[in-house]
Amino acid sequence: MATARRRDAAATRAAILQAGIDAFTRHGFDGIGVREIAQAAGVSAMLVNRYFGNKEGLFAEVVEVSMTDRTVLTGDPATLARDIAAALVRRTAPDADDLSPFLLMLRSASNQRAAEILRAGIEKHVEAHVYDVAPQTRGTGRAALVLSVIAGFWLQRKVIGSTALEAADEEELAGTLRRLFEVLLP
Amino acid sequence: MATARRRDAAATRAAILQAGIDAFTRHGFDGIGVREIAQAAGVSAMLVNRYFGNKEGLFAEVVEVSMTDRTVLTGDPATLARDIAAALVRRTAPDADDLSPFLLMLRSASNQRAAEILRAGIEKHVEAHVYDVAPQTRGTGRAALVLSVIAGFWLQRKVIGSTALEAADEEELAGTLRRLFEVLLP
DNA sequence: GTCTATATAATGATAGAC
DNA sequence: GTCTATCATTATATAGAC
Repeated sequence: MATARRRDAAATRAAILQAGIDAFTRHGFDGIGVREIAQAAGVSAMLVNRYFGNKEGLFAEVVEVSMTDRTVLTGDPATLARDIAAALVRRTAPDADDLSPFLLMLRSASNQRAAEILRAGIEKHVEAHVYDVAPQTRGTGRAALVLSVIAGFWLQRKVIGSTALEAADEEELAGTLRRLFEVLLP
Repeated sequence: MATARRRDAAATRAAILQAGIDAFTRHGFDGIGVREIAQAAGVSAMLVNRYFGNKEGLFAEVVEVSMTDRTVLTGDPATLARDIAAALVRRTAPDADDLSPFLLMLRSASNQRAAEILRAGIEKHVEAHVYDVAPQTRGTGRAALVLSVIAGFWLQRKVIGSTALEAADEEELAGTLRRLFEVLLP
């Protein structure tokens, strides 16, 4: 980021972390190098290892920060299925440029070490949040299925770029997704 | 493969292609090198480029072959939702070692060029097959949603390795998935 | 038809200067 | 606290021998 001051450890660290969130979400763990992340943060590549140990350490912290931001799953039980469906359609719209933790997961899951870090982060933060807003899903596997549907839709619409989902009527899409979430969150 | 004869172009080509299917499905486009694929096929790395142009050319042919094999979506309209759910749970079981085209997609989608090849293959073969067995989904986006749910479930259970989905009761899982597909394939 | 050897470029990580 | 310079490794792709 632009505001990284020289000789300010905290600001430099924060700039690298933010650049890491952006880069890993857009390109995946294997799709970006530490040099490019450092350049985006306005520092030399060496400082990535200085502050985060190595590339994997930076990724772990990126996952931790990204997964704690909550924007898709809202808290009103009465309208939960509809709200999730609406947010999902909106945030995956063709012109949306959204740095979602689901994108971070989808684009880094092919790397085995990254997948393990992601699994831990998802279970600790995202899945746990589903249990908070929908306690009835505990022990049923349905919370994990909610995340499966969200991830699968994000994959097809924004990573693969399905033309059927780009062309589909957004209201009809949201309506169908709502019915899926109503099955999972009764 | 072991049966690649020396000085047999067709057999060598086939051996490389099969090794490519295996390697790209297990490790993704960025997670494997042409050296390793050639070694698994019992030939030198040079022959990959000789027969397929380059790594991307081999990947394109791997996608083409993988996507034409049909094993998840069966053809009986009356039991379609139930059959897809059952096959999905069975083929993603913790001890299953399944070289699914969905795994190929999930592990290679982070690469932009691979994603474009995958999108074309999915729309040409897999999505088209959904239209064959469920013509009523045409133009609704629901065929693409079926693929989203399948891909999302495969991701969480076999790529990420969700402990909730590994521990979940398989009959309950199949039942819930069946209800999802019944929403999408009425 | 297939090989070995190599060109070229990029990667993650480290050493040591300032 | 941050840099430049560099190491060791790996990648794809190609040249030329047999």
